[in-house]
Amino acid sequence: MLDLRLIREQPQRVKSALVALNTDAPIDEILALDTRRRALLTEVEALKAERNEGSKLVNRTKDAAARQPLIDNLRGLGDQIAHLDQQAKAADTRLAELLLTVPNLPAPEVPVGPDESHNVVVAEEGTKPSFAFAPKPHWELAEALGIIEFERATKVSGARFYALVGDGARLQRALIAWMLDLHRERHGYTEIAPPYLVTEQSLFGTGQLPKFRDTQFQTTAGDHWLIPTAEVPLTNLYRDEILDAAQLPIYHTAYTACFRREQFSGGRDVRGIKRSYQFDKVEMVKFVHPDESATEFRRLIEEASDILRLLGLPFRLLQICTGDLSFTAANKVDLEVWAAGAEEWLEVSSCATFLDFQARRANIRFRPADVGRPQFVHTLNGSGLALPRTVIALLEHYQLEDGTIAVPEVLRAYLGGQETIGVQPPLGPPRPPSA
RNA sequence: GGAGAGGUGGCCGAGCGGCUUAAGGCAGCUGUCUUGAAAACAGCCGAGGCGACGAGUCUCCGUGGGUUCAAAUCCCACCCUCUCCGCCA
Repeated sequence: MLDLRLIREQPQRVKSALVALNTDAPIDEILALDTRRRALLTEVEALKAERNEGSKLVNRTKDAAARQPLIDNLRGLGDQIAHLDQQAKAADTRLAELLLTVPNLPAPEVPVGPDESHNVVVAEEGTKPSFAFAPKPHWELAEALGIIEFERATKVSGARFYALVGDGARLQRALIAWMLDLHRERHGYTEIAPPYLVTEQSLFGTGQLPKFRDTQFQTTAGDHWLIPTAEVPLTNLYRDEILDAAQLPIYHTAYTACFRREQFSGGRDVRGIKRSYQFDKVEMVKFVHPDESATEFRRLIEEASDILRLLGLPFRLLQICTGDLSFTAANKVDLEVWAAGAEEWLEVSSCATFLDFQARRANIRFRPADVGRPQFVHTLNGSGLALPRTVIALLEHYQLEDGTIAVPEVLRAYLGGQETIGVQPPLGPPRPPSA
């Protein structure tokens, strides 16, 4: 949420930002409502002051006969106040609704561009592997090894689901444990195991609602929603709180499953595990002092990059342009890993700084050391990393000629020292004993 | 899900129609004292809106309605927490 004061005082700046974002928001309606609301408030508050004075006078007037006309007079005032209050509240409610639909403004350093074709590759690390054989895409490798089960998972849950099997499941679990340990030990994060079901209010807090209702899963019993990312429960952990300046920065990392209903991706990436309604992810979230958020943003990108460096996977950083910026982000850099089999770059992390946009929605503040008013914190988050695509890149990068997979050094301890992933025993009911 | 108790400022906790400008305490800040600190003492110390982040004024005691000239206080609904019971991984 933007500061209403900013919209009021610099409407042109906001409008031109919307042009750069290639989107629209009802700025003029907001300005009109704001003017109307303030006029109503001035009026009704004067009446309330009058009523408060009158009520005090009633209380001081002990004589019943003198008292009654005062009360009669105030009763009329009360009706006027109720009427104006109602109007002011209606304006206020509508204004708050509209304000929630205005996206964050892009940071000045974000390149202007209409869509994702104008994103900029700003760095590339690592070397793409060269194979002495024809490398395979992960779905072929996985099928041959028996580490991913597609058909049975579809039977269980429908399209866009899969199940990891045997060493496939263990590999993902190893990655999760290793990533969490890395963030905790090397990057100073506190690990959280948050709820996967959240209230609607939490989704408003981080900005998924009201705009992206269609891409969320909502429960039919009760009013819970499945989280699309751990960002939601982690950020809302401090909703409506005033933190001490000394508590900042706060770093949290969490592993969760994530649930996303991508309405318009039907038919895209149907093979493999690149896209599904449920996937696992390790997330990093930061709550920082506004003065530190630029530094923390760079650090966040480094922390996500560390994962890929240590796994030995080639990757690149993509600076997102204005037209491709998400609703809540002021700046965003994606990490893309090289999938050596399918030969494509896969987004495995999205690192974003929201400045005070989310904090304002979720009302997360801190008390500055120099005894001022509470201020909004800055929030940042990034994937560290999304599991399915990391698994894809790993399988394709470390595939050997015989179709088995070499386990990267850093993960071996998490797999009981195992150095390769080979063919798994077949799934299915036990064979009947041969007669 | 059932029964009971309760939700008050950063924290604890009183108040149960107008004397509340929400007592008192803790934490915090400032000052006195001290080489410094601690202790003691004195003062300050919730959030938000409107307004020029002035004067002033309004709102906020879980949330939303209602009664009243006037609501933290009375009424209704809901949410949450705790205790016990039921169910359950």
